[in-house]
Amino acid sequence: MVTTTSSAVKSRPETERKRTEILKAAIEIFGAKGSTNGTLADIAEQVGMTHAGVLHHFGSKQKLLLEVLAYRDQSDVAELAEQHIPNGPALFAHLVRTAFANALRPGIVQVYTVLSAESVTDRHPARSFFEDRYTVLRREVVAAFGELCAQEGVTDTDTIGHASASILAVMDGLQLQWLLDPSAVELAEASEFAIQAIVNGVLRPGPRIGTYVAD
Amino acid sequence: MVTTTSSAVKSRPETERKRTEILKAAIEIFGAKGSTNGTLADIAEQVGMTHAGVLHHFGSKQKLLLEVLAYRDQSDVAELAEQHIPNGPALFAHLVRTAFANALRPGIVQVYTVLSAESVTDRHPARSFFEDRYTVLRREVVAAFGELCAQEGVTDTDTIGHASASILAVMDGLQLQWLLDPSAVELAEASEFAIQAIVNGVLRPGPRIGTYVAD
DNA sequence: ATTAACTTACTGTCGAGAAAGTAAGCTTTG
DNA sequence: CAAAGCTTACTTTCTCGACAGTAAGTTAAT
Repeated sequence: MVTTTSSAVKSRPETERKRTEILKAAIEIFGAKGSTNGTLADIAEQVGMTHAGVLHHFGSKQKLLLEVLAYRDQSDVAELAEQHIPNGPALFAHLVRTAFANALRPGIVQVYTVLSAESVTDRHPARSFFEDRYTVLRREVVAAFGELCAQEGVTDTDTIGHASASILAVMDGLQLQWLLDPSAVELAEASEFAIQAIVNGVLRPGPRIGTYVAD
Repeated sequence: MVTTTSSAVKSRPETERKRTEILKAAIEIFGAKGSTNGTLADIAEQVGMTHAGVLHHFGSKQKLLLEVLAYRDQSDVAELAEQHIPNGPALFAHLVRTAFANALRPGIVQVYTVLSAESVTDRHPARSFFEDRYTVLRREVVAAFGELCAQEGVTDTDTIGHASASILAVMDGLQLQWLLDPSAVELAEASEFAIQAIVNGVLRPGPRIGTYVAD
């Protein structure tokens, strides 16, 4: 019943290589044009075949799209020894490192940004992918905060929830601004600052905003 | 030679009303399907005419799209007395209020989220709209920080830059997560927390992240 | 000789925009 | 004030171009 994500019974190694080549091309095209505007023919052209050839490998555009997303995620943790995002407070450091890595690969950042936003539209094929993704990521950040807060004697589950979502949110939001104008935003440094500020906001809550307003 | 953005020499008041009706329908459709997938026919149907009727009013799909964005922005400050975003530290309070307002209008939030991300793609008609928008908003937030920091005796222009981008970023990022799963994220409360944390991060910088990591 | 990896050729669908027509309203002039 | 002439607000209909997916044939490796 497993839908053979990849590398299952693919006899020819040449085939597997071609598939990855197509996936990489798809990342580029979907990144440049979005999944709606990027066409199978665009992708096919980049790997030197016809759009029917691409369909031969992936069955449909939708299946290709989902494989692209899975591939991207997997390549995200590929360099890590454990093949999985770190647990505990080290996660925050990992997120910062990710931001630094992302500043060097605008292509991948762009697919992700474009597709995640596209996915909120009606019945988008990648919708549940992103829903699940954020659910999982938030849970991991919440867990990291759990450990950290135990160390520091803070227990405000509401705040932890807000902070967890916020950390993922700043990273995404900064990516958008950076893609629009890379010279205006320092993706890595700004992410680092924001993550730090949010973590500190949980551990050592400061004054409310109104405090600073004159009137 | 001026392309009469709106309400210029539009003799008939009925006409102006129909235009706004179309704009509102377009917000709904573009929000639900994105600007690429939402069709003129969809929009036309919602106001009871044909797609050609819509073109009669707006000339092309692209022009309609740009007018939708302008309309949305203008309606954002419509309630404010001065018809402009507040200056100085009051801006932070305004942003929090905006987040609370947004939690009640998912439709508008969705158009904005979908279109802003779509706009980073090649030669998207709304690209410069969003580029300009973020440039302006960042400048306003930087200015607000300027005043605030003068009060509190902080002067780190780099940090201020990062914080300004980050505040806009969290707001956007939280919207995305909230659109994907409204029950998982408290848009308003999380935004308030994050903005607060970032402002405090500028005024009272805390320890770096590494501090908390065990190893 | 069979299967994988394609290609070519075709189908169906859909969407933007142009063209041309129509019905109603305004405006000008005597 | 009324008819001619013009403008606005559409509709119907058509064209043109994309694009996803399918089917059937071709080549080459095992």
